[in-house]
Order: sequence, then C-alpha cells, then structure tokens
Amino acid sequence: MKDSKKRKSGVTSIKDIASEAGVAISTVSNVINETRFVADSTKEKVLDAIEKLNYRPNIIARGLRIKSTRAIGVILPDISSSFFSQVIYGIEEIARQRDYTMILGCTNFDYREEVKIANKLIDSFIDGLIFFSGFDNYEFIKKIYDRNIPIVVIDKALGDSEIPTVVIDNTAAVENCVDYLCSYNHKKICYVTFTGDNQTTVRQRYEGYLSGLKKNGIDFDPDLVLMSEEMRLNETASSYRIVKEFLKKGKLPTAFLTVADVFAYGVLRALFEEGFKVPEDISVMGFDNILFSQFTRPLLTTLKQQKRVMGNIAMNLLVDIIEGREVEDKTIIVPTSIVERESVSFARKK
Amino acid sequence: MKDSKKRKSGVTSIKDIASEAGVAISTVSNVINETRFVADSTKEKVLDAIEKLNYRPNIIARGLRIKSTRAIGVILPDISSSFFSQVIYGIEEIARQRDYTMILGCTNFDYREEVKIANKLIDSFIDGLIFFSGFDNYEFIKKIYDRNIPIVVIDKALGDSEIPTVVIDNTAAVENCVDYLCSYNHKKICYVTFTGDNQTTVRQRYEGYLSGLKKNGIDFDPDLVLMSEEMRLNETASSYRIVKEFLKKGKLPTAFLTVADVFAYGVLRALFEEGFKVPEDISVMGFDNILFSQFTRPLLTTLKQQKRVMGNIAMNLLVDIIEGREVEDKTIIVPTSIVERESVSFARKK
DNA sequence: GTGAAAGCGCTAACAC
DNA sequence: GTGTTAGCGCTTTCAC
Repeated sequence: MKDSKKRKSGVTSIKDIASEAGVAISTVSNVINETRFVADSTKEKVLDAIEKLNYRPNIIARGLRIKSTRAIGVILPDISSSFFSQVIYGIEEIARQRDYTMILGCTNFDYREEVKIANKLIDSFIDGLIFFSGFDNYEFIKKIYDRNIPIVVIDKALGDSEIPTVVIDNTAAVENCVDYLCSYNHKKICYVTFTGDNQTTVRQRYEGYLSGLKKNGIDFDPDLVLMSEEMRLNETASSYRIVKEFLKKGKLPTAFLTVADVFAYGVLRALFEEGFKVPEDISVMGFDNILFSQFTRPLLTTLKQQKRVMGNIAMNLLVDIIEGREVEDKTIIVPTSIVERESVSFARKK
Repeated sequence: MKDSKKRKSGVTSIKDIASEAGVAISTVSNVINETRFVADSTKEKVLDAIEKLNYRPNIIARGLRIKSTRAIGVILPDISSSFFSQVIYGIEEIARQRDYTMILGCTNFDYREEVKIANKLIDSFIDGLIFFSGFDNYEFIKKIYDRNIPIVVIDKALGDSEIPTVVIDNTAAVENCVDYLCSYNHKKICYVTFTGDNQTTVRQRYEGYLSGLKKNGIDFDPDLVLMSEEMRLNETASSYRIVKEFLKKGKLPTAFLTVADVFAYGVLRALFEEGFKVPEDISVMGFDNILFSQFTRPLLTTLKQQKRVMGNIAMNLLVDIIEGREVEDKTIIVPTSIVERESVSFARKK
C-alpha cells in the first residue's frame, strides 16, 4: 500500500492542491467553481495539481457552507413494486436534467422506518424530499413542511392545499372502472383490495367502487368485497389464495375489479386453476397498468396511471420549490385512462 | 411564517443548545454521543434544551469530522428490475440490522452515469459502495478500490481476487440448465440473450450454453441463438417480438432457454400467439426465478438465484470491510438451483 | 465534571 | 488577479 507524503485524512484536500500549485486555497476554490476570474497561467497550475493529485472536492464540506448538496431524497415503501419504480424513473429523468442527485430511502411499509429514514435524510444532506407514504401520517409530513423543508407528497391526497401534492383522482378513477364494467353489463363486481385503515389512497378507491355501484344502480353486496391486509406484503400470492378460496364458495361474480394490477395477476391465476375462462366466463380488470400487464394471459384490461409523468411533475415541482421559484398550483391531479385489452368482455347471461 | 429570535442558518445547531442550556458546546456533544460522563443535572438541562428547540444534530457536519456517516451507496443499472430489487431488499435488511443507511444510485444502464453517480457518492458522504455494474468497467472499479474506498462488487466476476465480489457461477448455472433440458431429451435448444460485449455475466452464461451443448454431445447451431442488444431496454417486449419473428421462419427448437425470466415471459407470449402449447409442443426455461414466474401460464421452470441472500452477503461483507474486520474470503460464490415448475417437459418426437 | 479552542474541507467576504 | 481569514456544525484534545 503506497502512502503519499502527506496523509492527514487519507484524502487530498483543497489545501494540498493549493500548496502543490503554490497558490491560495481560495484560488483553487475559484477555479473549481468558476466563481471569479483566474489568470490562465494560474488556472493551469491549479488544474495540473488537481490532475496530479487526483483531487476531487468534498461535496459535503461544500454543502456544509453552501447549505445545498443538490441531492434530494425520495421516501417510498417498497422498491420492488413496478408502480413505484416507474414513478422513480420519472423523478430521475428530471433529476438528471436539472442536475440533482436522487437518493432513495425505502421503508418496507414500516411506519417507524419511514420516520427514521426521513429524519436521517433531512438531518443530513438533502435539499428536499419527495414523499410516497405508505401511511396516513399527515402530522409527520406537516411537521416537516413547517420546518421549511421543501417537500412534495406523491400518490396521496393530504387535504391540505398548502402542502404540494401530486395525485390522481382515485375515487373518480375507480368509479370510471365501474362504469366501464357496467357498460359491459356487469352487475356483480367483486372488488379486491387491501384494507385502507391507514391509507387514504386505498380508501378513496374503495369509495369510488361504492359510488360507482350506486351511480349505476347496483346494490352493494358485502360478500363481493375481498379485503385483506395480508395482501400488502405478498400481493399476488395473497390475492391468488384469497380469490381461489372465494371461488370455491360458489357465489360467483361476473367480474373482478382489483385495486392494483398485481392483484389481478393472482385473480387470473386462481380463475384459471378453477377452470374459469377469462373473459368468457368472468372478466378481470386491473388498476395501474404496469409493464407486465401486457404479457398476462389474457392481456389485462386496466386503468392506466401515468407513472412516469407523475414522477416528472413531482420532481419539477420540488426543484422549483427548492430553487425558490414561484409555484402557482400546489395540488396537481394527473389524469388517468382506461386501457382496453382482453380481460373484460360482456357479462355472461345468468 | 414564524421566525425564531436567532436565525443564523434557519436551523438550530449545537451552539443554540449550549447557550439555551447554559453549558459548553462540548458538553452538549458529550451528552448526545454519550462519549464521556456528564452529571445528571447537566444532562437534564441539555436534554430539555434539545427537546425545547427541537434540535437534531447535523450528521454531515459530524461526518466531516468523524469521517463516517454510516451510509453506504448502492450503484445499480435499473431499479425496475425485479432481480435487482430483491437483492436490494437483502442489502437493506443488513443495513437496518447493522445500523447503516442505504443510498441508491441508479444509472439506467448508462456508463457515464455510472461513473458520475459513483463519484458523486464517493466524494460525499458514503462509507462504502456496493457496485452492480451494467458494464465491463474493471478499470473504474479498480481505481475506486485503490483509493481505499470500501467496495464490494455484486453479480459480476472481476477476475481480480483482491476486490471483494459476490457472484454466482454463471457458466456452471447455465450448463446445469442445459443438462436439465437434455435430461428431457431436448436437442434443439434455442438460447435467448442480450449481447454480452460489455458484460461479463452475460458472456459467462453464454459460455455455459456452449459448454453445456458440447458436454451433452449436441452440435452448436448458430441459428438457434437469439441475441440482441435491443432486449436490454425493453426486455420482455423485445424478446416477444424477436421470438415471434423467429417462429415464423419455421426452424423450430424443442426448447427455449432464456438468460433471464423476463425474456421467458416474452417467449411464452409469442409461443401462445403462434399457437404452440408449452410445454407439450415446446419447453421454456428461465433464469433468475423472480416473483412473477410463479404466476405465468404455464408456471415457469427456471434457475433460481438467491437474490436476497446475495444482498445479505454483500452488505455484511461491505460493513465488515468498513469497520476494519478481517475478511478471509473475498470472492463469494452463491449457489444456485433449478426450480421445476410446468414449462419444461419431454421434447416432442421430431 | 466541564470548558476552550483547534480543526474537518470548503466558500465568501474582505483585503490588497 | 490573488491572498487571508472567518465560519458552516460538529468532535476531540487539552486544560482546569
């Protein structure tokens, strides 16, 4: 292991460059940041020294002074979800474009982790935060907001017009799904969802289911709601298991509407194993339109969320806030649409 | 917006606590870090002040002194991939356990991004790095390693026994797959892969295909290799398109072996649309065993990588290195196995 | 048991 | 056009 002559902290600092180049430390800083004019000859000496000593400025030390690191944090419950990762992709695009670094903090749907990670990021080096929360934690978010930390909340209506938010209209979206199904004559629509005690988004979707039924003159049947917390962790596997059991009870719906595509996959599998043909016997409709829904058998009809666009918007909003630009609209509602593929058709006659 | 009396940098610092509690800065530091004994009465005053001013120590400033932030960086090509996200999960488990924060940097398979993000993390606040590379960039990794930055490389054999690495034996694994297929009498095995010009892992798997054929006395037929760079970005969609075209040419294999499960999904779909039954007419075998392979039709027979375990091992290794523990084995090979499901059966008679 | 002060690597105001 | 120096928020010697 070869050691340099000087080894204060193991890493070359601006000071080393200054002495190597025989100039003042501020001069080095100035050539690095192009923050004031430096004579070409001096500049060259500095650049040479940097090259020679393989120097890289310490962003953190800079951040300590400058109070900005051009890094933003994204808190989310679960990276393995295709929905999240698509949104992330949208965030990243803008990060790159506007020269920020994106830091991901993943909470695995654990509320304490959420608080812990958010705090850790805030305490450290982050200029702002994008918050996908798994929970109803308005208080916590509000507290961050009140500390004047730039934040935008995504995929979760907060009911606070002050806090910047990017969402879809969940209730209307599910209502549209119900309308769509009804236009194919479905009257027995089984709704598959996780429990929403703790999650606005899930609750709003459920309301959409309810109001959709009402609007279409269908009586609500509690037996046709498959709601379980278990589905949170093992999404597809649980919906598969639950639907399979449900089918054995013999009370058949004409269609399944699921709160997410991943559940629809489980439904599809259960239906197949129990000998039902989709959509001839029973229709299935998803929600999200994640990538894989283009490869199921049959191809999945679903509600499309513009995930990448949501990420773009959220990140642009956040950076605007960080950089002090005027933000007119703080709550942004991204439109959704239905993608018609193969898994929904007319309800079988009784 | 309510302002505090003092608003130097907008955030309360250790100094504020010291003056609020009427003690020295160092005392505050000492109670926070429990780094030397402080009288109970003093301690209480400090704690009260912290509570009252809602103070949180600035990890970065600490890091600047201490040269450690207990954060590690993970560089990876693509978060949306199920394979990566499972490994990440394994990394995270250990991070939590050993009290580190995991920072994710995503490169979208862009080499310059890879360099840029890695450097940015290193220059900043990271204690170590886990590197999933999309590329053959031994030089770059070596340079990081030589800078004495704790690093472990995952999913990529480097051929340098010095640099800590967690991998599977790709060649042997694919060879096993070929053996397995041969045990079902397959002699025309079509191999679906992206190009490996730039990626050791992909190349090694291809070698496994070749050596597997040889070992089983099968002549190599170049027409049976579907190799394309296009599949990198649109994995499933591309494999679907390519296989569909291939099938129309009429030269039929008895089995498809794909370099990743995501490709197998495309193959499955193409086969279905072209009227082939799997596995009766043609068998399909994947590689990775990602979650979704339990829900395809038919269920996918595939080679299982222990993704979470790989993450666990890599992170433990990294933390051991960071904390200066002695590491005996620097190259760790994680075993693989074949998961038999429904998509492979005996080759049809010619 | 506690305080004063130096210093981590950097920027920016102020000098000249 | 360049140098000196204070200070960002923190830890850690060294005093007392």
